Amino acid sequence: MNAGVTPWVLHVDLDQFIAAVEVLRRPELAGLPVIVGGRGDPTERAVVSTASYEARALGVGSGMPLRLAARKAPDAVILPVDAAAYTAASEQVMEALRGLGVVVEVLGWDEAFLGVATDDPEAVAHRAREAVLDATGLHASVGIGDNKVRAKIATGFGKPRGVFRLTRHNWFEVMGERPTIDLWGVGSKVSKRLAGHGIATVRELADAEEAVLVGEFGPRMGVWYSQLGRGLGSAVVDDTPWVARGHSRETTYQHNLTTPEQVREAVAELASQAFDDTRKEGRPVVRVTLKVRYAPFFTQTRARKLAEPTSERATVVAAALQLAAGLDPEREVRLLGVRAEMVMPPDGDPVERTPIRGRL
DNA sequence: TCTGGGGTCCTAGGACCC
DNA sequence: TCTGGGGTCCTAGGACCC
Repeated sequence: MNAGVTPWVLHVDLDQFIAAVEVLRRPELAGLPVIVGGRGDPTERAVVSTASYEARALGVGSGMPLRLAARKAPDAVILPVDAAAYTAASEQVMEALRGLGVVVEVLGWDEAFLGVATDDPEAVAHRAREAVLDATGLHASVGIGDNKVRAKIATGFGKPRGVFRLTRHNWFEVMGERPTIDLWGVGSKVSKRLAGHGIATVRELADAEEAVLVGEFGPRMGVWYSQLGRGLGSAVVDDTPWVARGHSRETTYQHNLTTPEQVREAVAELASQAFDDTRKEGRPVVRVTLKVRYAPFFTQTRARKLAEPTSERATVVAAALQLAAGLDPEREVRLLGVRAEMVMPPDGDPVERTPIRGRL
């Protein structure tokens, strides 16, 4: 270890990952608007997973209903989601990054934090981009930060195929006048609640009284948002393998379910699938949650803790059916989901808890 | 335009106990 | 008659991320 070498956090993010993987195996699609979503059928209820830059230029974005995307980009190539292909490509990407001899914390299919001690983080960032490109043919952007929050946000300024550094030195210069929704972990609801307190920009959030934020959002989230405004956060990059806390299976029906019998059948099927997912982890189920979305758009969740952890399919399915028995038989069901939560591994939670949610 | 599917974590409020 | 204060556990629901 060289004395005086600085620790950095790098955030590597693949450019239009899913669309890029599809173009790799179909080179003739290069340069065309490509949309990946659902089963690739724009007449079905589904949303866009990723759009190529050419499709984005036509106004297509992630999360948009496929039907609408097809209308905006009538000449686009629409492909079904092929999760197995993206998982395989993702593993190649992460292997290439580990080959750099840095700590790699995987965030999802197309994202990772790198922990590295260096005096030239840009050089490492370019090496990371090249390593991924050489190994997979995929392009990435890299954010450099003095913590994870800043590294993550920096990546957006590097896209596409670029590198950007965001630290305590340029945080307010870069982010100060931007809206709070540009922060990682602030969405539309929270940004509106902040606006209700006269807080519209990142600088205003940084300057806000912590007590006001705690009053509005609670002891944990209030403190978290206050730190977020100042760009503060953990700089610990942890390569401990991710341990799932639970698994869920969810289906939006192309045609709403109208009878209790249809609902029971669907719940039993979903519960069985979620149970199978937990079996692969080898840990028992402690809690079952049923989620239902009635038409047109009303979501309800019901949960039940099991009397004791179970590895029996019949117990999990029975618990889900019991929850389903309380549903309104008069309303049409548009979506059902069953989640099975597992007990923590013997050593307890191995991963630092952070309000940034949604790790894969 | 009409809203997927897979995740995680936080908060409020009720029940219950001392 | 009105009703403490602290703690834990549990469920329902919300918010956000990829």
